[in-house]
Amino acid sequence: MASVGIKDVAARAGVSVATVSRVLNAHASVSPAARARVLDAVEALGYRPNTLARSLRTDQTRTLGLVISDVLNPYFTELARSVEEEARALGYSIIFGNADERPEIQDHHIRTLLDRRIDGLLVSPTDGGSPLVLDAARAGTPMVFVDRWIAGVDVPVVRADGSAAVRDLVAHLHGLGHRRLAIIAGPATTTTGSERVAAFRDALAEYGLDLPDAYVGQGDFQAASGRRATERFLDLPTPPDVVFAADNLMALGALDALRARGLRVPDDIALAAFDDIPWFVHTDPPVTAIAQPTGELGRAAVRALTDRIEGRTPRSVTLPARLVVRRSCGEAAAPGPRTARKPEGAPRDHRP
Amino acid sequence: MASVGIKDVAARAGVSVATVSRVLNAHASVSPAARARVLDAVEALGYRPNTLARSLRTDQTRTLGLVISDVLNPYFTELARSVEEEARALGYSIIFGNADERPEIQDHHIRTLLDRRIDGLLVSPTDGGSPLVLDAARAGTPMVFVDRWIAGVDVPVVRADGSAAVRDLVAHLHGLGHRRLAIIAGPATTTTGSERVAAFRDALAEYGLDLPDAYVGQGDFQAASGRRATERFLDLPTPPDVVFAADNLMALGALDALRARGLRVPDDIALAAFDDIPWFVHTDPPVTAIAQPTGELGRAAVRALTDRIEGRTPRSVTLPARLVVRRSCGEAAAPGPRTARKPEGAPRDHRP
DNA sequence: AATCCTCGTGTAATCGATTCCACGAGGAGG
DNA sequence: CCTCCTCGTGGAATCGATTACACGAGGATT
Repeated sequence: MASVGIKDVAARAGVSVATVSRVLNAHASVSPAARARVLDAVEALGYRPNTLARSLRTDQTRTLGLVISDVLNPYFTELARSVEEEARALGYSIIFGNADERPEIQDHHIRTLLDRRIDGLLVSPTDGGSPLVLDAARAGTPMVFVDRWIAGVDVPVVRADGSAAVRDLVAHLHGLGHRRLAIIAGPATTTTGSERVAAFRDALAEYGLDLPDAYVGQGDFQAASGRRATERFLDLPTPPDVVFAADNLMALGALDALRARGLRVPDDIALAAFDDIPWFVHTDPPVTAIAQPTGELGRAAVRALTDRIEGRTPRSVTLPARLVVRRSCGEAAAPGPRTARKPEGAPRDHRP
Repeated sequence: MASVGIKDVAARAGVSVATVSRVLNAHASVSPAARARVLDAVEALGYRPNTLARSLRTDQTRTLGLVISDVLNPYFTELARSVEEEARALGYSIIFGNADERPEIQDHHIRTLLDRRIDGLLVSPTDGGSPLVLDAARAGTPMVFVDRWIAGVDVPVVRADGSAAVRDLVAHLHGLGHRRLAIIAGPATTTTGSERVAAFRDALAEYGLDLPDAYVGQGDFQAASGRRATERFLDLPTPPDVVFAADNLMALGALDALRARGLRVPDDIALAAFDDIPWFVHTDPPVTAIAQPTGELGRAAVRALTDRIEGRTPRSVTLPARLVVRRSCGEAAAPGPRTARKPEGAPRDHRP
């Protein structure tokens, strides 16, 4: 049970603990003979350094914290995967925290992470300005925001800019003859919650279209809220002819609501979503979505954070999102050969 | 920068570090006056104990490791979520590792976790018998297997038993007139890889049906392999009329392959999957699947592990999976009111 | 009034590493 | 042959907590 420590290695190799530590850390000079004996002892004893002790002494854990808003959301799942991958390549470990879109759980994880003395924190804030996050940032904890961010703190942000893609989407919808466009927004306290609505409204304005309050549903990025918002739209005197969900989970909820009413997409009503995921190829119908360069975002975020940790100057990064047209908004009017649609016969792999 | 330590608290409260530690840990007796002064000091200084130091001394981290096979798989994602939730309720933290179905990455995570001196390990082994896992188990690391397991070690297993549900599935398929049934298996090195094939074969036998080798596709639980296996089936002189994928990702791949060939489900070929996920309600067509009690599994696994850690006797748990019939295998022949199908008009929430 | 508990508290050892400093041996330079 | 470096090495302090042990004060017991 008593796991082997550096002392045991030292004893077996016939050297002091200092020497063992030196060979293990490729430090100063150690004679080839001693080094060999130490290495042998390490091997023979199956010695593994105690990370806790090491970190306590050196004051660095080579560990990064990642707090995401919702693990059940494929977008964040893919983000988490790329973050871990890049971190591992850079010699860091990742500890994840899942906030489940709940600020108090988010704070719980952040506190735990801080208590563990992680070297840096990657956050996609669930709310607009947790005092905990703000304090940590001001206290000097290396931090970078991914996807969502909080204004007013000097923390680099790595995110996708969807405005051009949203404009493309609106153009696409307008071209298909849709005029009454509604959106299911995320919480106004999150940047992605408000920005996507703003981008949508701006794009509509370019086509002389208005975005009435009744056409802005309030969601929370989870499926159930998408369902509720959609039902509300359908109960309106003049329901919209397009519903644009600000994330994939709410789009799923919208699909649920539409199916429950027996409505057909896109014939009765069109649907589009922010965030593209593999499943959207196979839904009935395949859904038109705005795809973020998720893997790139994750990698860039890790690089920014490690830059900050290792004394380099971190840069904020904004990458463009792009529109992926499928069938959920309707076909081009022309009865000829389908043109505007990207062929998806040889679907992309779900693994980069 | 120099974060506040127990010494600073002690100084401010005018007591010794021992007393501070005592109030923080609700230990022995401390006078109300001293306790109050300590608490004030903690508050004023914003003191947070250093987990590293504490764990080093006490030899326990109140942290559990969870190594899952693939984060991109919604099944594991849901499992991870329930595991974390239950662990949090029990006062433990979880550190996740994503093996990406690659044994070497799995081992990397296990090693890292062990180096961190986690109190226990939850593993869903990617391969049949990583020496690392075996050694750790034998060395006394508290461990429990979830979903998949490794034979020959005395480690509790928490999993779902799908055999009854597979039998139900075969009955359903047989009733629909299908006779040529194929399966896309997972790696034979995993228990879920081989067990599901065995259950399928047994169930077929009950109906006097055979499972020829050509109808056993070899997959690796990832989408691309489902696609490849399906293509191979379709190239057979007599292709199967049903494809049963042993997990949801391979089912996705199968759907891809079917769509690429222009085949219609279930008219041209039927499809079923192991693991039910919210998206299966919305695919084209909705897919018939075997649902595991994922949340229950996660919670049971955590309880088994904490039992082991805290000196109680852990129990293995096996929960039944159940068949969820949708449209991907065809409609019941009788033209009367649809009976066998569970109404899904008010779809379940994607959040328990 | 002497003795014995009990209670509250502080001193110091400890966990397992890293690292500063000192020291002895041996080679180079004078 | 003496001095001075350099190199390899060990001793011991340190990181920030927990906790065994000792000790003094005060109340209860006889």
